[in-house]
Amino acid sequence: MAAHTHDHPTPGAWSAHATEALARRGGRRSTARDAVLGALAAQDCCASAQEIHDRLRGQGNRVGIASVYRTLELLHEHGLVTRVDTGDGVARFEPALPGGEHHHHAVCTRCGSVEAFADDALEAAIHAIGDRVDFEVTGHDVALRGRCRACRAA
Amino acid sequence: MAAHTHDHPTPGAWSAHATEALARRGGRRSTARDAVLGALAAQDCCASAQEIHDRLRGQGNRVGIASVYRTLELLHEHGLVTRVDTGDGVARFEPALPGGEHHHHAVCTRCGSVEAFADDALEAAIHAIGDRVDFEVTGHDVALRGRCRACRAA
DNA sequence: GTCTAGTTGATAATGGTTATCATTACCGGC
DNA sequence: GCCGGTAATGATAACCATTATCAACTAGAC
Repeated sequence: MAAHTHDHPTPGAWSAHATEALARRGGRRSTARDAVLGALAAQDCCASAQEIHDRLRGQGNRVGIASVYRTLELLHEHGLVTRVDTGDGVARFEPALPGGEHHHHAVCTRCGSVEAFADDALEAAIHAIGDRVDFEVTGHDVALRGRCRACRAA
Repeated sequence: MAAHTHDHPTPGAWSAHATEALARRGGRRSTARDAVLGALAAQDCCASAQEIHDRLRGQGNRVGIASVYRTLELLHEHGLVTRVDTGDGVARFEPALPGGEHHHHAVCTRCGSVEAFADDALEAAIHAIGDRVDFEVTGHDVALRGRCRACRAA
């Protein structure tokens, strides 16, 4: 499939996978971490630490911003979350599925909105590069820049 | 060609192109701007504003850091420079050739080093996406993540 | 030479992210 | 069920790249 509306990963599946991975790592369970996990599982696409924090506070959760950052870092270290940099100076994060399925992002240079897309041919091309470069490729990012539908109309 | 050592664009060619583009835009000539242009033309791959500033100061040039940022912004607005975000919170810049030829970057997750690579198949795949998405694509970025040769050996 | 407005550069302000540290609370052992 | 140790928390200070401010400077037109 190419460039369609991206399917959101089943929230429960990722949540369970992430919780299990953290348990395997050792360490304690905490409410702050659970809250961030829940917020991540519930989101459609990438979200910044501040956005996650605001959302949690909005629903009455008194999580500290530091714990949001710490949890995101922890998840990122374990490959449970994908970091997305759109170039505006804020890091965004989204759940990373265990199977490796993922999408990329189209960033509007006018309004800053982010849309997801996936493309098999692109993945194939990137995979082929890995076999030729003198570099051990473990991951990749693709960002398209341009105008979203709304900004083209405006 | 794919994944070879990237050829550095002839420094003089880009420099002339950029100078001419800025002249066409109007405005004054300035020593600070010329200095940043010179530094950009001389660099092999992307460099941060701070790096450019340090290099200029190192060779006795009393350019203010603000002017470096201003010049980079100006060049970026005119498409004369490409902005590269490696995810470490610092923006890097490199000359953008008028023809549109460009390369992408492989970022080492261990030491942070950046290498350039180019791949025609990748470009073709990205171009094909543009025809299918409901998004007016004007540019794109690709970043590979992994281990560079040196860090694999270490 | 003079005038004017684009540029400069030192510095303050901004804002996302990270470090600090006293307090809290999870969890195994008793 | 209670303790003790320690991982984790959260408020806040520190950090640092970037941006805004503004008086001084200067390129270029007349």
